Amino acid sequence: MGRAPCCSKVGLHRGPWTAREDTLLIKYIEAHGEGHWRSLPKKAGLLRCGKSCRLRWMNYLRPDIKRGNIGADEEDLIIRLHSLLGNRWSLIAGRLPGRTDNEIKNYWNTHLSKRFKSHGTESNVKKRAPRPTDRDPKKREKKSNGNGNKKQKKSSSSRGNEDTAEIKVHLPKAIRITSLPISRNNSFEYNSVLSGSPASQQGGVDTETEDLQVPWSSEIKDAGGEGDCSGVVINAGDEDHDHEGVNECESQIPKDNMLEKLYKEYLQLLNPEEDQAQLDSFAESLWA
DNA sequence: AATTGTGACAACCGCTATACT
DNA sequence: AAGTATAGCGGTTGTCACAAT
Repeated sequence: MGRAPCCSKVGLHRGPWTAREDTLLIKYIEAHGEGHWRSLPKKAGLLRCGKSCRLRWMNYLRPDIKRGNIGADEEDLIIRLHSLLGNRWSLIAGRLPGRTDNEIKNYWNTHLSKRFKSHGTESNVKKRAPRPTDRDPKKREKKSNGNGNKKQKKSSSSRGNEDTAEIKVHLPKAIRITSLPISRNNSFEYNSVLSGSPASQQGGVDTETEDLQVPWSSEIKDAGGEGDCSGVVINAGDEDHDHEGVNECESQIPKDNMLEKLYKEYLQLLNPEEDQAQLDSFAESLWA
């Protein structure tokens, strides 16, 4: 299937976004809404490719984005979900209100992966098949004249690790999902629910997620059940990370802790007793 | 004070899936 | 049915700030 490049790269601005560009993009989207990324830059007066605009909006400019300060509970959930889902960043992000896949991916790569690497407990990461055409000379060239060999290429966290997870996770074929019944486009007020004010987008994130009136909280309730999570130990042996209770059975979960509940829902599905068909159907529903 | 190394994260890239014509 | 546009994903790279030497 031939596909034209998303933009002709000639004459387009690249690299970090300026405040002015941000403003232009925000104003345009406020006026016209999201979508039509290809034509957006031109209409908005931006010398950027549509893809770049989309990324900027999705990851940094959307009003419901939380920035910085990933809390202990969020970190915990990231670790656990990663152990279940692998590098499905968007899926993980979908379970962390206000967080983006890129942010979680970066957080994992910079903060968490080392931890697990050093303990040899890297979770069950589903890796993409190697790409046939990758990282061509063009790039290398670019790299070598930019900042020079400023630093060694960092080894990317999820690459080249032997999967040593203790649990085998059923990983259905990755398909595009809307991770929650919430469109990212619509304005479900995470920001108002979670953070109360735009100010909280700058750090000072309230990681207390209890009692959130989020659309899916009822789902979690309904999912209910107190799985015994027998035999499921995740990320065991990591002493230096500050959240014990990685073994779910040992942790006292506040009844109203939404994130914990959510995770329990996953855990139940990893119960070895669980019927594979049931697991499959859950997977289907998850991706659907 | 200058240089080098490292961590963090924003941004880019190539790819696939889906929707549309 | 086939081609194209668009959206979205995950891997990778570039750049900056700061620490160490």
